[in-house]
Amino acid sequence: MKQIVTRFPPSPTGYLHVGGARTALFNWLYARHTGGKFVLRIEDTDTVRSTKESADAIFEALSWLGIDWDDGPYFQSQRLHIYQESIQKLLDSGNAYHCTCSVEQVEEMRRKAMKTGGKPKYDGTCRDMALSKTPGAVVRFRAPQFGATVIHDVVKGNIVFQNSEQDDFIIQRSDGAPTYNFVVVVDDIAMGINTIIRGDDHVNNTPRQIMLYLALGAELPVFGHVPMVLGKDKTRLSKRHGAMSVTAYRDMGILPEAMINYLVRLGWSYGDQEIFTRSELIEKFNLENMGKSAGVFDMDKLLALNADHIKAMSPDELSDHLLPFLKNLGYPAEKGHFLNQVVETLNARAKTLAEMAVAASFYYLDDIVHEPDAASKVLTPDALEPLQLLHEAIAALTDLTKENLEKAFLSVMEQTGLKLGKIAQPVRVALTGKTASPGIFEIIEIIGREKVLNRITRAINFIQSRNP
RNA sequence: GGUCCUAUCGUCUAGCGGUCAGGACGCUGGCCUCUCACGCCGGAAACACGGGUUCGAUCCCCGUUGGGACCA
Repeated sequence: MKQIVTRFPPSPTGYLHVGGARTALFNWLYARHTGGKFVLRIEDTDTVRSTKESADAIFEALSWLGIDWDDGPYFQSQRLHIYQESIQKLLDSGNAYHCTCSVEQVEEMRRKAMKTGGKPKYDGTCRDMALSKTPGAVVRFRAPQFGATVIHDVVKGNIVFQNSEQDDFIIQRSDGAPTYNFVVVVDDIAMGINTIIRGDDHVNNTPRQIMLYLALGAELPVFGHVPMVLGKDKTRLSKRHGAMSVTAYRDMGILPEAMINYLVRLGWSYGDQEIFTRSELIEKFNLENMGKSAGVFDMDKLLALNADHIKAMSPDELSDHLLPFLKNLGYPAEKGHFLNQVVETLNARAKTLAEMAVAASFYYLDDIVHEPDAASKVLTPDALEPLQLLHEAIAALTDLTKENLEKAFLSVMEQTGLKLGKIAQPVRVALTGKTASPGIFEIIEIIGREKVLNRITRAINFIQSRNP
């Protein structure tokens, strides 16, 4: 069996959106799964809309997702001569011809055809006139008029198109620019692409492309049209559906592992399995388990999956991902034992890295702020005695181990007759400023005696100043 | 308008003629508990409709309806 060669051909006219990322992912995974090759091609022939910034943004997004390529990136704008050759080849073989009909004339044909209930298409006026090249002439493909063209689609099955529906489409415009369907085919042939996985919005283009492969004497690739990703309102994903750029998800603290896991599972399944690591995806991905109908992008599920990946990731690796978010908040965080401990107390409590960084505030801020609600509810005169006793107890401990701390709390409970909850909450607010936090013993151990005592003192002073 | 694709809980999906129609997210009841989470146990929630084929259809075929896409 020959090597699988797939490709991803984005247009650099904006950022990489989730739909495109998913397509890239499928092609990449299939290539990796089969030990094949993955080619990146930038379709920048639309010079007015294409920008280098967009191309760079796409590279950036792909690399964040961990999608690498074996060949390319190729830029179509640098390959114009190749398309020229192929057009000449089709002209020479009689598969294409020059056409001098004006846009108005063609419009008129369409109108007429519509009126009589026919299909709006080019009527073939110049088809057999053997016109030579003249300024303003376009080149049309001589499409077969009878029979049918069928796509043997690996995800959708056979799709049949009657050739009578097709007209002699343009392959080169009057300004000399080759058209989309043509360029794609020429490039895919030239690059040896034998497996094309793309969105099913391309299904209707495919019969034309198949005709071109045939006319060019090339072997047909395997086609697989995957269903689209829709927004919550079940329409094609667009700006009004909120964050579409892949990097926007990175910036809100989604792990790349979670992103690819989510994107792949949206339209593909492997029994009941929901969570996949990158290597599991490579190992298990195939075209057989691809769904056939469009799927709705669900942020909640992405978030849940992200939480799962956060929990599953080693503290050390997770801290690499968290660090930029901590820095972004201005905290003096750095890799190491401390950060690993921080991460371990927070990884079961965060859906995103951004959320996690915010939750980590009290580890890095010296002057923690008591949230107003928390303070008025918990930092009351009742809390004075336990806080004072605890301050003494902790100061007296030789080591701040969990066991010692438990004993210290226990003795305060005995002295005051209060339950643990009544004591832990004031301490929690004293140490973190909030009523919700990781376990109190873990926090104390990580923050360290000096800071713990300072914060308890501050809380005591706070209560006293408020209740003179 | 034409062509093409598609249809299982609200959402992502498993199912590949006989299942109490399974899982996940979300929702929800409870347990655990120093708070919040996590975790664990339980619940509500789906085969779009109508015809066939068959002893038997969620599953195969044909329509209808709904959704999506492409072309203008």
